[in-house]
Amino acid sequence: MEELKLKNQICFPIYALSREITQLYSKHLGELDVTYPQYLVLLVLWEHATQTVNQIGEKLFLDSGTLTPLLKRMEAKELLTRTRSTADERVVEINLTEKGMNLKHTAACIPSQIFDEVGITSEEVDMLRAFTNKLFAYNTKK
Amino acid sequence: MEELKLKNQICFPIYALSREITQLYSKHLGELDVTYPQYLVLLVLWEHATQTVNQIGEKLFLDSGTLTPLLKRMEAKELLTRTRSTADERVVEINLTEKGMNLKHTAACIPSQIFDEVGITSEEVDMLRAFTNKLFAYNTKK
DNA sequence: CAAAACAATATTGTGCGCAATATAATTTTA
DNA sequence: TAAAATTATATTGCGCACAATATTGTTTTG
Repeated sequence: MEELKLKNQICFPIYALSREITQLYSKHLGELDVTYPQYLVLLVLWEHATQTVNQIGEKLFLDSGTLTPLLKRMEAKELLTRTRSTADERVVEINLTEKGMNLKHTAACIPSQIFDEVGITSEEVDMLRAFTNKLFAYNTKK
Repeated sequence: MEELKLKNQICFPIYALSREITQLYSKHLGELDVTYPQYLVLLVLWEHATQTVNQIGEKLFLDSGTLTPLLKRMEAKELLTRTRSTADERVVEINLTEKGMNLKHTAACIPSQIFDEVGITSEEVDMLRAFTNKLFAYNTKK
């Protein structure tokens, strides 16, 4: 059964590569004292001042089961604040602290460093993003 | 800082896609009662009769911290056996049980089912394969 | 307006993933 | 050949992921 051989798997390389990338980033993120998923949350918050847990989850495709404890760890590191909205008390608003905002300067060079190291073309990035969108579109409707 | 915007991230789509794949596979693997990482171990063992923990780890890029408990769970499900080698007592040899081998027939159709469902074209498979080979070749050498 | 439906976040439980360390067996080497 | 180095697996501890469920607050509806 040729289709079950590991070398013919198309999804396994993505799975393995994803973990390699997380490790690659971890080396660079060590000095910021954040993990890769925490770094992704910082990316969202550097771009959008105030975000609810839901809004972060939609952008990163993560649910509250992952985000709630992750955000609490970032709050403990004083990178962000978690505040119940007064307008709607179901909502928790996430805001960066001064410390969290300042990490942006240190982090700015990381993507280009990794981009250079790995050497991906913009065509490959576009292809990958289109492919990701296709899978997500399928999965959210079913 | 344009390079820190989420939409310009290179590695985030790979990270998101990897999780997406695991979820897609999970739906199909439910009837086999195995997880995606456990399915990858099955792929290795369907292809290579007897494997040590090390050999599986080299093929899947996983270490004993991940594999030992995972293999114990698969042993508990009676999919495989874990036996200390008599020749070298440091080594644990993994062998499929009859039950583990028989899952191959049920699993054979899964990859093509997923491609069909999501509507992945052969062009996309080729692009994706070229892309992952490129990045993975880079990442494993350094 | 009270009950039902809905929405946002939290909690629980399970299974990875991996760094760091431990343990035990084997091989190398002084 | 005894000590040192190496190898193979196991253990520990922490941080995701995610399904399932609970909790609390808001909106809808009969």
